[in-house]
Amino acid sequence: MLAPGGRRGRAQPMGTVTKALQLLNHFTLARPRVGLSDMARLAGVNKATAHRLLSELQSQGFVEQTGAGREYQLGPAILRLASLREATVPMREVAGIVLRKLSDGTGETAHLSLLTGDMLSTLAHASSAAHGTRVIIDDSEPLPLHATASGLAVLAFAPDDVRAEALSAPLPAITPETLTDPAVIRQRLEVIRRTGLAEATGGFEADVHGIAVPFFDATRACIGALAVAAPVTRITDTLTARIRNELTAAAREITDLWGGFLPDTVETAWAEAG
Amino acid sequence: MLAPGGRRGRAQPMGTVTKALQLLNHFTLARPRVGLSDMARLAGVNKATAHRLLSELQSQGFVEQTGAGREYQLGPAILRLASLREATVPMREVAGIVLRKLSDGTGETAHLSLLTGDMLSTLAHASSAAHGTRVIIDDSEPLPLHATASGLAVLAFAPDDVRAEALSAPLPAITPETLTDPAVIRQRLEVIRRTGLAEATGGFEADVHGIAVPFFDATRACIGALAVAAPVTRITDTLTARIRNELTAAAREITDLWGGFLPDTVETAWAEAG
DNA sequence: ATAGTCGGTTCATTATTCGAACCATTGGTT
DNA sequence: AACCAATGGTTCGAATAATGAACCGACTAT
Repeated sequence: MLAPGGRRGRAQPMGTVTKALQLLNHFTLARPRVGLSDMARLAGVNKATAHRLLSELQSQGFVEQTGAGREYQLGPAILRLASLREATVPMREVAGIVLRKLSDGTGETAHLSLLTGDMLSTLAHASSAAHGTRVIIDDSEPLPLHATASGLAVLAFAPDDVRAEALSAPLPAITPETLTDPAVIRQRLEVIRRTGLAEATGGFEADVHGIAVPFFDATRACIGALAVAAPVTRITDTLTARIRNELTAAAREITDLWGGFLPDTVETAWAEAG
Repeated sequence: MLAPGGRRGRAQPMGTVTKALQLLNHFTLARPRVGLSDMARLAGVNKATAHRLLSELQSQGFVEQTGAGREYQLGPAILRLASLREATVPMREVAGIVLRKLSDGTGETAHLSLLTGDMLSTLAHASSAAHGTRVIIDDSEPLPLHATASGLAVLAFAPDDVRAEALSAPLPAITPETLTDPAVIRQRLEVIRRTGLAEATGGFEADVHGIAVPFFDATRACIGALAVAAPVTRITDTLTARIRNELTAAAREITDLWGGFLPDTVETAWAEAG
C-alpha cells in the first residue's frame, strides 16, 4: 500500500537520531501519552522501528512508560537537562525582562519564540494587565511556521532549505483563515523581507492579530521572532504603530543582549519604517 | 557473526540514538560549552561520529553552537519539552509539597531524585531555615549511584542489570571517603535491602551525611529515592531516628500520590524499624 | 616554517537499522 | 464460545546508515 498523499520531500537522508528525536514532538498537551502503534502511525515509521527508538529514548530517561496501558510519555531526564540549560544559558531570564517591558509598553501579550529544528517553540511570554481580555500563550505548544506572524517572520529570513521544507508539506488549515497556499505565502514573505515586520490575523487562533519581527544570532542567521499578539477588536492604526516601534526596539535589545547582529537589510527596513 | 577479541560485559550493543543522547550528559555546570574534539574525547568516539551526532542533535534544537569558537551547548528544544513534561506530568510540583514537609519536619535539606537511564537526577529539593548552615543541592548535577545515600538506595532495589552496569565501570572516588570497591558496596546493598534505608557519609561531598529511602512505581520497580542530607556535625542518634521516620512516611506518601506500590519486603522492613 | 591545535569532511568497510510477518494479550461483538 | 480487530512486543534476512582513518584549511604558538 502506498503512502497517502504522495511522497515526502526527502531532501536529506535523515539519520536515526533525528527520527528518534522527532518522536518526542508527537507528545502534546492534548495527547500527553501515546501508545506504540499510535506513535508508529504518527511518525510514519514501522512499529518495530518505533519500538526500538522508544526503547532507546526510554533507556536514557527521555520517555517513560505509564504503568497502565504501557503508553509512553515524556521522561524526567528532560527536566534535568532543561535545568542545566537554563543555569548555563539563561536566555529565558533575559527574555523575560525584555518581554515584560514590551507587554507593559503595548498593553498586550508579548512572546519570544525560537526556531528549534523545523518548529518554532516559545521560550517565554509576558502579558499586560491593561485589559480584561488578553491573548493567552502556552509555552509548550509549538507554533506553525506558516500560520503565525512569528512563523512568517522567521520563514522570511530563514535559510532557503528551511523555507523550502516548511512550505513543501501540505499546509494544514488551523483556522478557516489560515493561509495554506505556498505561492500566496511566498508573496507575503517578500513583503516581510522588505519591511522587516510580519503581521497575521486569525491564522492560528481566531480573533487574534499578531505582529512579529525576526531576530538574529552572531552569524546574522535568523534564530527566532519576537511578537505581540492582541485581540483583533483592539487593533487600530495607532496601536499597530506603537507595537511596531516597541517591537523593533525590543528586537534590537535582545539581539544585542545575546550577542547577535542585525543584517543590513533589516536594519535599513526598520530605519525607513521607523 | 561473532567479533573476535575480548569484549566488554556489554549486554546490549548500544544503539546510535543512545550514543547521541549520552553526549548531552557531558555538558555540566562546570563545562557548559564543549568543543567538537573535546566531546569526541569525553565520549570516547571518533571525531567524525561526534560531529554527525552533534549535527543531528543541533538540527532538532537539542544543542546549538555559540557564535565564537563554534563550541556546542545545550539547545532550546529541551526547554519546550521540559515545559510540556511538567504541564502533563506534574511530578515536580507534587514532589515539592512532600519535600517542603520533609525539610520542615527534619530541619534539614531534603531532595528527591529519579533514576534516568544510568544516572540519578534530582527532580526537586527543599531546605529548611532552621539552621545557619545547610546542605546545598543543585538540581542539574547528576548524583553518582555508588557515592550517595540516594544512589545506594536505588542500587539496592534496582534490577540486576542496572546494578551490574553501575558497579562494573571503575568507580571514581569523588572524595577520599568514597567507597570504590564493588564488593564492599554490594555488602552494604545487602544491608540496605534488609532495612529499606540507606546511609552514607562524605562519599560525595565531604562533611555531608545522607539518609535515603527508595520509592517505587506501579509495577513495584524502584524509580528513585527520597533523601535528607545534613552536615555531619549535626548528626545525632535522635536526629537520624526522626529523619528515618519522616523519610519513610514521605516515601509512602509520594509512592501513593504517584500511583506506585511498595514491595512487601520494603513494607515489612520499614514496619520493623518503625 | 614548523608543529600542534581546532572544526569539519571524505569514503570504503561493515555493523546497524529496517520492516514484513509473526507472537501473545486484550476487549468488544456476535 | 468463537471470532475479530485491536494492542504491545519480537524475529531475522536484506538493505541501509553508521563508522573511523586519513585528510583539509584555518589558526596559534614557537
